[in-house]
Amino acid sequence: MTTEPLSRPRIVAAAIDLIEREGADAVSMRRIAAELGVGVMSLYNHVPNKDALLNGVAESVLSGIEFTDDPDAHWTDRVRAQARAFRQIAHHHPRSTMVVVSRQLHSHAGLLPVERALATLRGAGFDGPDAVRMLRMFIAFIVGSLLREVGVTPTFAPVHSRTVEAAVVDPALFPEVSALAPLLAECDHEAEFEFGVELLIQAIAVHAGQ
Amino acid sequence: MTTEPLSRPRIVAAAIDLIEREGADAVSMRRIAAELGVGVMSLYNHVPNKDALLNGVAESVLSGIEFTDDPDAHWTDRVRAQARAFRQIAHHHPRSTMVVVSRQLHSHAGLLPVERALATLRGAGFDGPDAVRMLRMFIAFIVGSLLREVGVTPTFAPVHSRTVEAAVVDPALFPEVSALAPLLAECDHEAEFEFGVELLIQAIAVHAGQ
DNA sequence: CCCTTGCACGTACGGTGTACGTGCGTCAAT
DNA sequence: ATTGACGCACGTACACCGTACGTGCAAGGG
Repeated sequence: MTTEPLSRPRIVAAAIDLIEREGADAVSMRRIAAELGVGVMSLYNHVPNKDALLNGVAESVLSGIEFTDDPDAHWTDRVRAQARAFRQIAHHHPRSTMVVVSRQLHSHAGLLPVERALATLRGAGFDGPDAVRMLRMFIAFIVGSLLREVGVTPTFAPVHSRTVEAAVVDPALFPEVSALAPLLAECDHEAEFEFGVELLIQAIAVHAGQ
Repeated sequence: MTTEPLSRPRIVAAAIDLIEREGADAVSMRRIAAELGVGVMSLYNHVPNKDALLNGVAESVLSGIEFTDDPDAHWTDRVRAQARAFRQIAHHHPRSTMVVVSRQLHSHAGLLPVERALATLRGAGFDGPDAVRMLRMFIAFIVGSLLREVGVTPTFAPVHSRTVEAAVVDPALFPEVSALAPLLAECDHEAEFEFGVELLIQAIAVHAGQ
């Protein structure tokens, strides 16, 4: 058993690990302490409280995404790349996603994606107010998409229907839903995301100087 | 003191009231019981557990929104109207919004909006797969927008800056963010929402038969 | 009449975040 | 070398949480 000296990064890492293994509800100071083989109150020597710890989790996850931005590429490609980079969160840290998006970070890790996105949009020819508008539009879409992908928001699949029991929806009351039930039941998150990003890029392109 | 006989609707109503007054974190079975002037365990005669109670909250809020749908109107107007109807949640029950969007309801209240949206999109000429895609796109945007509006997701305002202290962002590290700080600090949620809805409608219109 | 049923209620258990006090190891100043 | 301060791991304690379980009372049907 390595007796490495307990530090904020180690605590945050343990928290992320625990969240990914057992979900955000499993996180408690006692549980994390046990995971680290340490007394509960020892954590408070490195982290002021649980809320700050979760901020650390969000920051750590966010700074772990690969944000390779090529300033010479066409702005549409840069937007695509940045949107996809954000979606990495849902892939690499699915159960932490809600923690990440529900916390406002004023740190380097939190501001960097915003800075890049604004730079890209300004480079595309948008003025300040338009750039902010477009950014907010993208953020709303991305947040909504990620929350669906990681399951905090519904997919409208009729839950996990074993075999072909399908939905129990009344075709008389909900004709469209029951007719489209097979389509609603499955959701290719990557395809949906890509489709949305393309749609948005195409839509805002007409607003720019083209 | 009215000794009205304690029922599931009364409990749900008390929960919603409490959430709106003090936030979702303030909700506990004990607190709700106290609010109703009743013993804690009495609640369990009408509600199986807290989770089911929150489902009741979501359902109640959702069924409270006014879904006036005019089947004769142009589909773009119907989409607009439905999007706005959904946004009523953020207005009428802001603190309950997260509870509503984070729960999948297979009840009448939960399926009705989906049914209407699909009917509208099918009426606009989309085939099944496209209708589902467009619906998911809209839902992602709306969920993201509402969560920003009710404050669970960040606005990127540099928090509540008293007076003119503005942001503490380093202009050298984040030139765009600091230059656009005044724009990022304020967010007209209604305007942003309307802008997004128009953009989406316009974007998907080119996909339909026009 | 009795007896079932419904429901309000109290108690109790295992969990939570964290305030506070205690003791030990290391390092600086005397 | 002695002493003092300080950092940090830890245990105890408190208030609160969800809820399993048992008890008692009032109403209604046989």
